[in-house]
Amino acid sequence: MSLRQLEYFVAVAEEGHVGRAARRCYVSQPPMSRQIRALEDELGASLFDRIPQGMKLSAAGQRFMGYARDVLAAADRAREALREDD
Amino acid sequence: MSLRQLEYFVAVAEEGHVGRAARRCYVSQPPMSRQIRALEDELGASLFDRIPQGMKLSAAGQRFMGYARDVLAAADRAREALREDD
DNA sequence: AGTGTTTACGGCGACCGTAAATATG
DNA sequence: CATATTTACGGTCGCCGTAAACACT
Repeated sequence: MSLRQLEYFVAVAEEGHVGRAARRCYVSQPPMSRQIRALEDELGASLFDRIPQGMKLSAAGQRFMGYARDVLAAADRAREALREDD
Repeated sequence: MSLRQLEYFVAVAEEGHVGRAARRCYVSQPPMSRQIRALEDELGASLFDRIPQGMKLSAAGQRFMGYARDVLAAADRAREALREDD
């Protein structure tokens, strides 16, 4: 589980499309798709339901979302903690 | 900034030695040393004072520590959030 | 000399992007 | 056939570990 995977997960969940999420993260679809798959494999849970229109959060995905955002927010706070050196 | 770098950072801070931290994390010293350096470079702050006996947290490092632990704790909670599928 | 960190360097593995394949309406 | 995700695949970049170098007492 990497911070990048969590960023991708949140992007896909918010956009509902791998394609749009990929553009938003300045990456092409295949890496985005692979990272999501790798995250699901590692966690042993499918986070999305694949539907023809894109991807929709599964029940497990919805439960995971809040925790993923917490990690990313904590990481942002950590980075900013060192910017207070002015 | 990666989760692994934060784990290494906490390990070095707690052990006070790159060598001991490396053994604790089942890695050799050079990767440990490089990851710490890379983290410092990215954050633009030196997190440790290099002393002959090892490494000691700098003022910035002490300030960073709490935030680093928060990120790792949040990551653990995220992982466990999906284990409740029994 | 001995304890510690860091740099060189060869080799393996991860990851990206283009393009092709697969699936659904 | 249009839109979506996924797999193949070639190439690059990162990262590891051994060994050597460097710093301090």
